[in-house]
Formats: sequence, C-alpha cells, structure tokens
Amino acid sequence: MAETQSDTLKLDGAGPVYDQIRRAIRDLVVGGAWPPGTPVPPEHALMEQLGTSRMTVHRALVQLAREGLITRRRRSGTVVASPPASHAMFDILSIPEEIERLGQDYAYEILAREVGKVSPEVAERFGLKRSDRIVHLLVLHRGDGRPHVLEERIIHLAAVAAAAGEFFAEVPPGDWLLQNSLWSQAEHAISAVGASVQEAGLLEIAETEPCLLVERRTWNQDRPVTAVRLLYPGPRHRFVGRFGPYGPA
Amino acid sequence: MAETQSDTLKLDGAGPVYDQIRRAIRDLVVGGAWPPGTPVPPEHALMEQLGTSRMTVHRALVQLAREGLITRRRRSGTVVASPPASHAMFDILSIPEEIERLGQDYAYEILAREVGKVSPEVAERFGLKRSDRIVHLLVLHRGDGRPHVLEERIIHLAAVAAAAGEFFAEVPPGDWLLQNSLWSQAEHAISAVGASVQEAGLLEIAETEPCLLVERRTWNQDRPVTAVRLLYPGPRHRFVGRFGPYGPA
DNA sequence: TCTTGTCATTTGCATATGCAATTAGATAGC
DNA sequence: GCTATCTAATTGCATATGCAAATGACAAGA
Repeated sequence: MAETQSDTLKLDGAGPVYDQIRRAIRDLVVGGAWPPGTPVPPEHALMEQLGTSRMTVHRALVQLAREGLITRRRRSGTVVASPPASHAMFDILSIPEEIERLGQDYAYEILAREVGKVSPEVAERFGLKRSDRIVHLLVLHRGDGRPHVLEERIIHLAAVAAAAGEFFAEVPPGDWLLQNSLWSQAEHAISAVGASVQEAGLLEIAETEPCLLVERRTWNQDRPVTAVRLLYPGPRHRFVGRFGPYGPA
Repeated sequence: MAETQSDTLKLDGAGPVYDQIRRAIRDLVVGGAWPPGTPVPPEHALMEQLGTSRMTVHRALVQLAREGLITRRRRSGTVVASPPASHAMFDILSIPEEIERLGQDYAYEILAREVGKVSPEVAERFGLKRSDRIVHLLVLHRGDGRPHVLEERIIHLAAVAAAAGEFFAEVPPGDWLLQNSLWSQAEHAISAVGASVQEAGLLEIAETEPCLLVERRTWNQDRPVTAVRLLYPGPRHRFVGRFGPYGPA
C-alpha cells in the first residue's frame, strides 16, 4: 500500500496559486500520503509555509471541503475526510448496509475461495491475464434468509497482498476491501442477463428469470485492485436515482 | 410554461451574503425566469444593486459557474448556460445521440399515439389518475435498422399543452420535450425484466430474453411532466459509469 | 467531582484595493 | 472593403485587514 509519492506540499507553478494549493493537497490525500484523519495544517501555517496570503490558502481549502476531501471545523482545525462509502446512485456500497436499509436481516456465506492463478473461465469473464495472481471468491448474500445477490469477485494480490490470508469469516469481501485497500477509480456497467443454471440454483429462481448484473472494476493509480460481478435476481430489484437538470438533487 | 415567480434579484438574509446571492440567481435560472442565454449583469452592476463588494458577488458567480448554471467570459460577460443534455451516467439523454455515438444510423417510428384520457392499463403502469389528460406514445428506435429500444411514454398535458397537437414526425418525443418543456426533477429506476409477447415481437427478440428496463419520471416544481419506460433488449446493452472515491471522475 | 466561565485558536466572511488577462468593439490605416 | 491596432469593459486573481463565530482547553469555583 506504500506509494511512491512525496508527502510534502509542493506547488507546481501551473495556473492560479489557489488551484496549485488545492491540487497539491488533493494529491497527498488521494495518493494515500495523508490518510483519513490526518490533520491538515491550519491556514496560518500553510500561508507561511507557502508564502501566500491566508485568503488564498482559504480559497483552496474551502474548495477541497466542498469536494468532500477534507472536513473543517472552527477551532478544531482541518482533517482529511473519510471517503463517503456510498455516493449517489451506483457507487461503492456495502451490501450489508444495502440489505439492512431494507429492514432485513443480513447474512452471507462464502461458497468458494481460491487463491493463486486464474482459471481460463475466470480470465475470460473478468478480462485477466493467466499470470495474474488473485483471490477468487463466490459469495451469497441473504436478506431475511432469502438470496439477495450473488457476488463473484476477484482481488488482485499485487494490489492487496493481505487478501491472500484472509478468509472473510467476519466481514464480507466488499466491506473488507473498503478497509484494507485504496482505490482511485472505478467503473461499473449494468446490464440484464439470464442466470446460468448454477446461478439460478443458488439464487433460488427459475432459469428463465431475468437478472440485473452489475459489474464493477476498481483501480488504484492504473493498477487493478478488484473486480466484481453482482447478480441480482429477477425484477424485484431496482436501482433508483434522482437528479435535477444541473446535477444530482 | 409561465411560472409564478419573481424575476428580480432578492436576498433573503439567511446565511452568508455570497450564498444568498448564489441562491437568488440560481432560483431565477432554475425557475425559468432567466432562460439559457440570458445575460447576467456584470459584477459591478450586481455589486451596486445589492450593496455588497465586488469580491462577494464574484464568489457567488464563481460558484455558480462551477456548478454549470452560468458561463463566464472576460469582456463578454456572464450568461445563463444551457443545461447539459447528458450528465454522468443516467441523465436525460437523447436517444438519437446515444445511437449515433455508437456509429449507427438512427431512425425511429411512432407505433401508436393517443391523446386524451388514460386507459386503465396505462394508469396502472405509470401510476396515474384516470382523470389526468395525457398523450400516450409508443415509439421504436432503431440503430442501423435493428431495434435498439422501445419507448413507451406519457406526457402530461397540464404541464406541456403543446404536446396535444404534436405528431413527432421530425423529432422523437424525448428530444422534443427537451426543447419544449421545463423540468426541475427527475427520478429513474433500472431493473431487469422479461419482455411481454408484444414487446418481444417489436424488439425482434425471443420471449425469454432478459431486458433492461429504465423508467424515468420527470417533474417541474412537483407537477409531473412526463414518464417513460425504455425497454432495451437483451444483454447487448450496458450502462457504464466511471467515478472516483470522491465523486464522478 | 462537576459545572461554569474565560481565553485562545482556528475557521468563516466581507471589504477594499490593485493589477493581469481576455476580448468585443471602435478606430485608424491601407 | 479589409486589416491591424487600440481602447475599454469585464472577469480572474492575489493581497491585506478586520471582525465574527465556534469551540477545545483550562482554570476557577461550588
């Protein structure tokens, strides 16, 4: 998890000063050099350290706060914020949370766990190289005892070495990764598919039942971290979002 | 389309001055009093009119610009921006645009058009009152001749009276509405469903094929404007989005 | 021990000022 | 008419200054 990045504030001289400051701090935060909870120096200190006026520093910090990277409180000062676990409609969200928000009892079981090389089918399904070293998991999440979603996940050991020794007995892999890995980019795709025979059996649905498939891949600085296929049974699942003409409401 | 709203800037005295200014202008923009293209008074003028300093006005305008509501250029001044037609992942997007972006030839046909009261089935499917006066449409959109998406739409005449006399011969209803109506909120839901016999026939797919259903409802100030069901055939359609831990990338 | 009050630190906000950068429109020159 | 140049309007940015508001820390008192 160690990044090859400086942990000192350095202005690059490109563009407005307030934006240089903003980017400098942002880079330390998203690069992991300043993990959540790290105190950001007070405006006075930054002002002296950087040789600018307080208002200029202020402007940078206000903007970072609006972007959610830092939290500011009078007297207590400024600290690096924890990334919000769930954003808008389709962000990284915790499945336990998702189920508990429906008022259902959450449970999960690890149906399969393999550590090591990728099998040909997995390589094809997730677009991996055979030489990648991964953990491959199959997890069934239940709400009130009924299958809620089937999760098939791979974790890249190159990015998250600790995953090799983890059995996910207490915390499901999605939530575990939120605690134990860094990510800087994600992509997901939503589509409708039919379940395979095996999948239909696990989800306890008929084979012809349409399913909603959410595929998500996550990177940290261009290095793949994890990829997951979430298969939601039937038309009883809906993803809902609200927004206005100029952005999310 | 006339709104019962003032078109004069008025500060409400709540919170920071720069934010009062921001909200005042925002309300005129989203309320339709200042349609896209309207010039916003220069900072000097606002400063005098509102009795504040230029920097305070500036701060409000800079933020509005960052939110995308206004466009600013030196010397030319500030104008109200056009709402972006497509946003992030699931916003209002033009189907012709969507298809042309895939490099396919776009075509559409109106399969049905009814003006007047709602039938019981439609009332149930869209959650309407029988007394609502609407236009009901069924439209098939094609890319390179193949069915791309089946659109079933209702338009509330109370919100968009002009829709009653429109035959959508030149422009499909989605795009027509973008030009001829105002909306302030939208909600959509995505789910996986099986196609009905009729729908499967129109989309030229097998009956068992899973489909992606996007349902979108749109309001203007709590008054419903339109509702649409977009049925995408089979697993060949994917909605893709990218984002980072602190928001869309 | 608990409460209360005071103080100092830190952020939040507004203002005044000055200059830089951009560029629409006017003007001058060809 | 066309082009180059100039001018002025407008936004962009940085600074200095002052005060307000929140609140952690600590001291004083009950």
